[in-house]
Amino acid sequence: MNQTAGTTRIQRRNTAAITEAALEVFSANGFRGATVDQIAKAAGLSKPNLLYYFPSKEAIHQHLLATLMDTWLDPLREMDPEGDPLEEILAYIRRKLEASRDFPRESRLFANEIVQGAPHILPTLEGELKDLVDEKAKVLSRWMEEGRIQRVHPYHLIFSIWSLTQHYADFDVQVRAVLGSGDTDPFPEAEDYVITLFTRMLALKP
Amino acid sequence: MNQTAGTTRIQRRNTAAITEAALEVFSANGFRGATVDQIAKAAGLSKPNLLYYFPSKEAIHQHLLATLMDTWLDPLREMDPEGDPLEEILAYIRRKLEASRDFPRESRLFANEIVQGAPHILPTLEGELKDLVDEKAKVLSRWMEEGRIQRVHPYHLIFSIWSLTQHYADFDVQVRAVLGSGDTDPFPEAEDYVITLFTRMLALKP
DNA sequence: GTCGCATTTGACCAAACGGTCAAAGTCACG
DNA sequence: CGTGACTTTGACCGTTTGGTCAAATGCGAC
Repeated sequence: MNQTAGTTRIQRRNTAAITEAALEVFSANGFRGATVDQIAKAAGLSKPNLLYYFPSKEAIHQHLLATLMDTWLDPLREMDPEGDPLEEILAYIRRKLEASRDFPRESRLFANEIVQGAPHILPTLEGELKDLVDEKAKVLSRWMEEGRIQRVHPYHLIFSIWSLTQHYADFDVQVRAVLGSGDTDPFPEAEDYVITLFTRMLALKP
Repeated sequence: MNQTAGTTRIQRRNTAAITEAALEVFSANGFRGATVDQIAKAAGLSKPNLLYYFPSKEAIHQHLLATLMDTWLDPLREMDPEGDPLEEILAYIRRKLEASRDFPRESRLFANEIVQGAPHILPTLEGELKDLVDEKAKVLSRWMEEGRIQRVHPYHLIFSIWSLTQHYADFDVQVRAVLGSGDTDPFPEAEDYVITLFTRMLALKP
């Protein structure tokens, strides 16, 4: 019934269970691949009961994407224009890598959405996301002009951070298949590697 | 009826039309999101006629993945153990970037498959793909031991090449949304950036 | 031209799907 | 403990989907 966080105890519990279950199912199967029954079962509810809290499958998906967008952008928002350039960039990378490790389902949900042409969130990409990136790209450009990091294309710098960090969440299966040994955690190695990569690219060599 | 390339003229024409149409539809909508009717229509056939050539939707998908896997691995196969290390690696990166530009649908098809846990091609990843990467990682390691490029984790080096190059195919919508101006081709800039990135990481600084 | 085989099609089916609805059950609160 | 609002459910509906089938059509070799 109520799209936002419920006001009663039961509403809160059930909307939470639904969003959790929907995240699980959508991220593993994509929007079309997920069924309302599947989500309802995972949430411990009957299908009509689930549809009592959200008007449609589409609405659950939209709600998830909208909620997650902030989680997704926050690490970049935290990059401080007044901090030390290289430190700020490396800290941003570490935050993104943490996000990939701790919220892989969220990452895969976005990946699914974008790979298929972002049918549900294109406006957000062209609005909120673009605005934030424009702002931070200016900061990066300034740091480069001030000679505090090496000069590279600021937008592609951000793209490369996204692609490298999210790869370990989105393509997790492939990474583990290639590394063998499904038990070993690839993230510590990944962090070393990625930090080295960006340090060598951006640090000044006098 | 016949999964492999048909033997008659009509068989060849129709199987080709089906695989082309299926690539288009599967890459844009994912496996579950694609419908047989959609593929049939895109191929200019009726649904029963399409199912005369392939026994099921699943079979078309499998056939596509199997065919594309080679296209996907060839750029890495071409990396020559006897060539100049940095040149070979940069040439590999250029080939992968070309592949992302020229075959974005193939890239998205794989991305869809892997993000959702690689349900259809996990064995191939653990077999053929892992074997090839193991072999090439040894070459990279040798180059590093010989002091001809800088020392980094060879597997993550390969992962980073994959993630950076495929990002421009798989997340094309996002890249264009952030850059604005849907008309400009981001690939020339991307190539400059990525080549710079890996050169600075790998080249020796005496 | 005609015969055998390949190809194509309209009609059809069962299952799965997203969603509705009226009725039943449950909770909070005076 | 009763009442009104909130919650839950089984039965149901129309549509979409993957796939089947028998019949019709087209094609090429003789």
